Amino acid sequence: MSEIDTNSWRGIHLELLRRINEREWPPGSAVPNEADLAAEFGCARTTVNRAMRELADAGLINRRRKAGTHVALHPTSRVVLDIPIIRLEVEQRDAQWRYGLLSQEILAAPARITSRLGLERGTPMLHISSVHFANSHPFLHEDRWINPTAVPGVETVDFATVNANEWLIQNAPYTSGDIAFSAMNADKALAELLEAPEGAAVFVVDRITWNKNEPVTAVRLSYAPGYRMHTRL
Amino acid sequence: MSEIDTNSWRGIHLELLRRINEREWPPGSAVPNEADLAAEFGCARTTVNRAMRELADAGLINRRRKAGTHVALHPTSRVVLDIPIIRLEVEQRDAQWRYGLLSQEILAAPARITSRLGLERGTPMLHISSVHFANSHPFLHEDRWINPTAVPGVETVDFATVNANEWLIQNAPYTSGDIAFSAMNADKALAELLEAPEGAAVFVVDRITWNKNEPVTAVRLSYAPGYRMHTRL
DNA sequence: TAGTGGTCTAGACCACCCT
DNA sequence: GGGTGGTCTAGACCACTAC
Repeated sequence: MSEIDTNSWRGIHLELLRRINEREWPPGSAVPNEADLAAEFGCARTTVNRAMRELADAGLINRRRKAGTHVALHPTSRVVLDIPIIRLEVEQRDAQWRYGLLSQEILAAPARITSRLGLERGTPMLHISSVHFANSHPFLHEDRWINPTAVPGVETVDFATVNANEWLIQNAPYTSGDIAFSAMNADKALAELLEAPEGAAVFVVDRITWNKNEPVTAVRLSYAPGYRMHTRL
Repeated sequence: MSEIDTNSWRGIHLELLRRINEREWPPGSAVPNEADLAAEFGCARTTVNRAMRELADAGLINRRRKAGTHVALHPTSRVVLDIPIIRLEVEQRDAQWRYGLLSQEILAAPARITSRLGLERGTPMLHISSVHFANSHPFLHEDRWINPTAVPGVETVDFATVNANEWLIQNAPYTSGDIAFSAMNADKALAELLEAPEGAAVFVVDRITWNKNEPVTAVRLSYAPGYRMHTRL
């Protein structure tokens, strides 16, 4: 009915979205095949395919050859989080970023790190502890372990002048990774670093990256209380 | 050199990824244009376009007409989170799911809700408080406000037998939304509900959805301590 | 203004997999 | 076996925007 519908890829995408949202095609029901839709819209099948692929990527429909396309029964919402460099994250909040190195040394890595990375227990690794500030207030604590084998030359970097977060992104590519978000009570040491009361709820990001099955780095970011990670659906 | 490289869309995607990862094309550098790459790979420009679009979606390259394609300077890692129905989330952990309704009543919504939804202060809304259990242990507390105007018939639903999380997904479509993750200390009431000590760090998801600019629901999910939200990079 | 990516087409072949 | 989605092609026009 609506004449606003151009026969562009985006137009078709919106129209299909509408039919799903308004239960014209209820959850679980079959969607016409690409050829039929192309005929209905008077466009090439490729165009319909593009629109449908977008819906499939968003988890709204399921597609299988021969079985056809069906509206998802439980449309799990798919959220995309952009995790920028910490400096940019601070600056995006219109705050001034500052960085302070607490320690940088080669240590035998504790078991909780080596086991998750699949390294020998006690493997020597570069440990870096630092704090990022926003307008002179602690923003987060960065606790990082780097596998020197995977990042040649890292031992010679002075992480007092360059922050590890940024240096690694520029110099240590990764092919896969693993990320987890959780909440923790700040222990005494962390509370002091974040200038927060002991026991305060802290938003924690744990992240591990590999480069072709070789572990690169494991990092824990502990955000100062009040931090919110936000995005659109 | 590697002969594994078919001239499929995926093959090209991998090859471009390799050139970026191995700094053959360093951060900030210009990438050849689609026509040239198509000539190099001996394929249609469309195929190159598909591969490049994938890289752009992942945030690894930036593309602008006329300016061309460049390797991203600060490859912000893009994380995709699938947020399923709570029942499924519990069952995926091989736990038995159970649900308990605490209260369901029409109330004048507090300002912190109405202001975020863009509703008049004191608008009557349906408030639902409930707990989801995993193996008889509290899994999360669901604190939800529903705009009855946007969801006709919601007043007549008995949310003791159907849980709001699932019912809404099936019956209240949304076109856009807003989601935030944070950490909070459990107050006394929440701590009791979650069978956790007062002050325990709790992982919190705040979520608001709209249907064509009409607010549908605002919900806060407070997970029992120890919860981790996990995904791959 | 001209180079570049964005998109559409009509046709084709194929992989997958339900029946 | 056959229907369906996945993908590739060669060509075309256009929108955007750096220059």
